[in-house]
Amino acid sequence: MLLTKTKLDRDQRRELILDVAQEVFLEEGFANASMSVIAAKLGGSKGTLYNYFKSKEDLFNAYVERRCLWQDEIFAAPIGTETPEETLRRIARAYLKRVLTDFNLKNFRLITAEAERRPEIGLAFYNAGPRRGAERVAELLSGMQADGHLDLDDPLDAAHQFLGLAQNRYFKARLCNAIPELSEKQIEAEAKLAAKTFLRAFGKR
Amino acid sequence: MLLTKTKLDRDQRRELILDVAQEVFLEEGFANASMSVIAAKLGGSKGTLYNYFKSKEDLFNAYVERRCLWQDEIFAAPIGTETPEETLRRIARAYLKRVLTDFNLKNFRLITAEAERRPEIGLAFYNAGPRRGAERVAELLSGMQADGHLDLDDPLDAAHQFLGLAQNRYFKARLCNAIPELSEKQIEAEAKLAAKTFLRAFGKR
DNA sequence: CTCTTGTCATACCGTACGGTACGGTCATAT
DNA sequence: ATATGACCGTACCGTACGGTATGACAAGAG
Repeated sequence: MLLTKTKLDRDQRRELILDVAQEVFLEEGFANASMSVIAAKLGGSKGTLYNYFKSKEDLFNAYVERRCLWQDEIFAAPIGTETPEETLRRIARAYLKRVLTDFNLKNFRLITAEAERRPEIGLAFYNAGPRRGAERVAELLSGMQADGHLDLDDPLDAAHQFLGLAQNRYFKARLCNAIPELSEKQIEAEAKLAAKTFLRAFGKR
Repeated sequence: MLLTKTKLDRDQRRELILDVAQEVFLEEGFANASMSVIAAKLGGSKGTLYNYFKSKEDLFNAYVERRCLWQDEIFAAPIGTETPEETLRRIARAYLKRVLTDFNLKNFRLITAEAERRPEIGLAFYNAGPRRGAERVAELLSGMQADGHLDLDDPLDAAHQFLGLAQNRYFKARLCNAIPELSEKQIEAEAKLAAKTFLRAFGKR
């Protein structure tokens, strides 16, 4: 059958285009990214590119949409044998490891820069990313509270505060490109510090 | 005298150009800002503009330099009659009020977006801004500890954590343009929450 | 075989930009 | 009065971009 065959190829190629577009957008920013070089990197022609996406904005929207589907489990539930401190450290470590990545920061700069002119893009990203993340952490903290390990007023408030404790020192610095990617040791130290302070405030004594 | 007169005018005009350039850069971003519209907004000509700054990059560098000189006293020292909680709330309130401003966020997006390609810009900004701010807070916390109000391991760690507690929930959201400017009430609530948690962790009992 | 469909390559259009050049104007210093 | 120097307005250059059009080629369908 022709229809199904070409249909399949079309979706595959679309993904491939988005892969290349992502690369270029992250490296150059939206304004500086060029449809011509995207087509060239594809090994294809601009005609084909415009066959799949009707404009540069359209392509960028598709990129953002795909990026916002990202939702995986950095925040795994606590394991039975873990102490509360271990659980918090593990969460903070996984979170920092993800969020301070070069890739993640490039994406973040790209989105925020474009959110200036197009708030709906920033909103979609925020809801799928930071907002969802904080809610997930709140769920975990709720569980820990139910187990009698924590003494929280409001789990969501506490989740935001915990993430703030964990990331504040390095997130801005990394966003400003003022420091290179962190070592495992640095991440571990920061995660430890965040967990310690959080438990000093909210741990059941 | 001709020399001093023209010299004075030159500095004034330079500042005026930078004012206009700032406006355009913040509104359009570096890539989208146009030297022609800057000249037009000046009421002057491109020739004059290029008489003062030899290129768009040069103009942008001058803008960043001027912005990075920013250093004032959001973080005033504690007043004699204040309780520790009041001091912390006042600091957090002043900090949030400044950092969550539309203006500040536009500047932040602009700098970080450009820091991608030119790390020295991001570094200069980070050192003059977030870094310096955290150090200032650390000094204040040190003073409070000397007065017997706090029990800290490391004042700088604590300062980063305190600022993290205060800003994490709203900073990213504002950066993504996902929420509008905060009301006084919201800022007050967040400052209160941060101070409360901080004292739960580090307050002398 | 022919016809269709999607792709490639390339040339092209209009536009906008950064930056330069030039001629005219106006105020001031001598 | 005249010369100097800064400014304005505008036209211009080269370049690069987003986007379109065209023609050729390859592969699968009838």
